[in-house]
Amino acid sequence: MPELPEVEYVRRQLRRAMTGARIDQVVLRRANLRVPFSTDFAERLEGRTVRNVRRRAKYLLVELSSDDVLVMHLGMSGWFNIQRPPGGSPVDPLDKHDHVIFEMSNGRTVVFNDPRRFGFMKIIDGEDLARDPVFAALGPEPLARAFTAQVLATALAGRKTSLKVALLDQGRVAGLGNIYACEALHVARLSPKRRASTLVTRAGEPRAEAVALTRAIRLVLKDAIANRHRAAGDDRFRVYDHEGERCPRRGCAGTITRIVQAGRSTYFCPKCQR
DNA sequence: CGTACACCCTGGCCGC
DNA sequence: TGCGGCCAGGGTGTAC
Repeated sequence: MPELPEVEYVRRQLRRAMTGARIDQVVLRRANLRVPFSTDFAERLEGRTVRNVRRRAKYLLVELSSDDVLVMHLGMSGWFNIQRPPGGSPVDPLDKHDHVIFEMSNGRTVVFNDPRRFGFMKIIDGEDLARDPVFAALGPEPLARAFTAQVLATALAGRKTSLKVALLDQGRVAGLGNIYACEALHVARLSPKRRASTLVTRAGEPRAEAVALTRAIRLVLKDAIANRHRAAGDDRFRVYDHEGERCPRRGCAGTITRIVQAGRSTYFCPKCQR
């Protein structure tokens, strides 16, 4: 279920488990995820020390002492299970979707599990990261200070597509997915069906609505990161997956509606989101 | 160029 | 209880 907040949560876990430690062994339990592992995958990792674990959009970047970077994406169903066997509880038995295992020199075992296998891992030279077409095409990080209403306005200017679809475009804003795009639009009281360019003046300035949306995006993402510890099954969403329920906004008697945009479900309140 | 759509893969849920 | 159909939070490649 990974969008930016979940990937950020995973990043923090990996940073704690891996930073400063050496990768002693890499076990690949199958030849591919969404794409095949390179033939030198394990070899390029084993013996290297992890300097840091960073995130760009929904990508995890493990920086290695060799100046290589292990780039990982969780896809739709990827997750990491971190264990520390020495002296503690025994290692959990492997699941059939445990595809990659990293044995760390600090005793941690980092296991990548991904039932749908839409995730991927690849290693690239750190020097090439910025030039990589995937990373070069990414839009601004919504949690960075540099993400202002003006930046959002520039991203939306001239776009005839709907606001919701524009927000899902990683080249416009990096890291928003289907859930948090819906959530942010509800907080900002904006209809997902609005033409994206209507949040921008002719001169390319952000309208008040773009300011509200900028704040809303930041709010829902930060809130999701802060509340990631809440038990699974807890309902953390205002509108996502709430079709037919009453709008949670105080004083709004609207009903959450589901529509399909660009092949994906959008949930919103037609009454208060304009 | 922008957009629309199929596709990659497995599992969970719903209705019959 | 079994089974088919549908749905799922991501990204890419192709066709128009």
